[in-house]
Amino acid sequence: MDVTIYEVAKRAGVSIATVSRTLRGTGPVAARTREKVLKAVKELDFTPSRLGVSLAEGRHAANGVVFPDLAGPYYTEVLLGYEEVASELGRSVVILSTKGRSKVGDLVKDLAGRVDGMLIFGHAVPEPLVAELVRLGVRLVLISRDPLPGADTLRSENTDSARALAAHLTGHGYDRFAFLGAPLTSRDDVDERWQGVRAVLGGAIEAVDTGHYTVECGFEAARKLLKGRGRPRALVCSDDEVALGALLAAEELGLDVPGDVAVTGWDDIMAARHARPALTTVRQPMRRLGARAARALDELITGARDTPSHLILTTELVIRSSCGHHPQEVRT
Amino acid sequence: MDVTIYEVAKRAGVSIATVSRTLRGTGPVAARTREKVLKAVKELDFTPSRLGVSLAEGRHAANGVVFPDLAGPYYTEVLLGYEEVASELGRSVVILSTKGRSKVGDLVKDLAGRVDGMLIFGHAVPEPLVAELVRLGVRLVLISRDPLPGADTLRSENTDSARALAAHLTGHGYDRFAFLGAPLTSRDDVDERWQGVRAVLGGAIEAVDTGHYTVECGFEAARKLLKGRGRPRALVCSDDEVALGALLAAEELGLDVPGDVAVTGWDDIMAARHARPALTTVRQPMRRLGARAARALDELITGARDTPSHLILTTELVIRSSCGHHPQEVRT
DNA sequence: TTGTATGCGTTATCAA
DNA sequence: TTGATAACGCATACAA
Repeated sequence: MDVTIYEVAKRAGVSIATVSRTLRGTGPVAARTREKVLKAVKELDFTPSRLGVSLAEGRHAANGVVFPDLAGPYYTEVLLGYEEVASELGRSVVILSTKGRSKVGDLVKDLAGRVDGMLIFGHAVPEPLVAELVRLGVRLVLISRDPLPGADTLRSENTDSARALAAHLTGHGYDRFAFLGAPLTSRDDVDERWQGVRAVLGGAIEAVDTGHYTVECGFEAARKLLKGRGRPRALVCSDDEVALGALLAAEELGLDVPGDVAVTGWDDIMAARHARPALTTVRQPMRRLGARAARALDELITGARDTPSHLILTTELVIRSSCGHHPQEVRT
Repeated sequence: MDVTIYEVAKRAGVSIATVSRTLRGTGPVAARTREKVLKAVKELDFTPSRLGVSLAEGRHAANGVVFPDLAGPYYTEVLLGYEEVASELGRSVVILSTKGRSKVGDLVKDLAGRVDGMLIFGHAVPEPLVAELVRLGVRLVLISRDPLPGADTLRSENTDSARALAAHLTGHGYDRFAFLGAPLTSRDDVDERWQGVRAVLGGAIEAVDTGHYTVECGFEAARKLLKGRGRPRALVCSDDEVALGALLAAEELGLDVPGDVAVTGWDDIMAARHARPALTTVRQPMRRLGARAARALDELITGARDTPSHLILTTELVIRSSCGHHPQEVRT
């Protein structure tokens, strides 16, 4: 890890330019010369310094990714798709978690100095910082954020899926609903889901804030809601983890799901399939989100595309047993 | 992102050395000079190039991490603990997934050129490659691998926990057992668990290979096992995901858990608590594993320690309802 | 076909 | 207290 191109050149009896050309195939090299060089390279076990290469090339060959937290399967899956494609494209992936960090701005800017572009999840970083990054010319792909000049955006569809979900629930004959996990900000994923169900259910659904999108918060909120009088007939949860918490609350209160109260989630994480009853949810194409982000970033970096792209991937309604009884049930 | 130290120096009317000293506090600078420099830095929005700094400093200020796949909560949690501490120590984290990759050797060696040291999970990379990395002088922390000269190793305790788990199961009065998820290699985590339960259960337990450690594989293996005559009274699974698959198989066969067959897992992933029945398992301190790995690596890199460390973290037996009936049940 | 020399953006040594 | 200047390791015009 510390033999340089100079040592190789000396050993092969050539100049460093020739060594470089040989290794990169970037210019003519006589067959005999190439032999000598490769021999020296082998003998010295030479690997070009990434730092040297990057400095000379003026690129890092690395992508960044910024997420709030990696807890929960959603971010993990997206990250996996991202890393896979980035690796295919010859780029490393540098990660940064912002959850509970004090100087997010500094961290993100430091990251920007290490990569050729980065993927930023939802609200992992505050709005002004995103704007500053755009101003600095950082190549950016934003997931689950509204279109922004100077950056690509990418998300999966929310509103229509939420409508479809709501329609399915009304099909079960339910009348009173609650939406668990109020939107963090207007115009985020959860807000779109809320708007979607609301368009169908109107005044029959109320929004309930859970604080965070976790099992615990879902549990607390659902317990309070289900203990009160006039409890809702169905709980539409902003994501699967909140829904899992709701299932636990129902169980603790001795309520049958879906007999006494129906529950739905969002994302289709692994635990959704293994919950009892199995969770009806909306499946996001998480890996594909990540993969697409990596390709979009590559286009931005290589200059293959200069106009921002704003993509929306489709989702899939996954009906299981937590939302109500179905004639012939299918295990998904 | 492309203003250099030269432009700052020119604007402030000083030399680049003075700019560097001012910014790093690495030498005396007159108060008045410092003012001028900082002013220029602010006006130009100068940030030192990471590449330049790294090249001059001779370090990347970055850690690598190599895992087989990020699917499942285990790797994610460890990674999170790792990234958190690395960030505290001022180091970025570069990730590499080896699952399904063809040229793992090249990828890992490329990674080695981007970082000051790396964490490698279990069998994410083949033995000879690890040896080569050691030979190349790469600072290494290995998780769940046997001690090796020239690298730190780190794992959580397996054998004793497995014994305790087995003892608990015998306490339920069970007589015939199966271990689902045969060890991949001798001397890995799963093998230690196997040895542990075997030490207690002796010939009463048989090992069953599941191929991979996934829900699907656990499901298939358990179904075959539970359908046959003389089915085991308890399934000890190598990890929680296999156990979740076993639960599904039991349900499909109309078997009651734990009434007809008991099931246990390992790791205590989120889904374990939400499975029905809730899964008895052994909790690994996943975040702490990652955090410890980051600190160990830092010690290796800074030279604070030169003798390899081999650490084993303790686990916790988590008794829930899938292993049998308990007098006063506690929801964990 | 090969070599020389310069640039990439810092840090740090040594003089002044 | 400050400034030249030599690394750091490579890529690549430009010459030869």
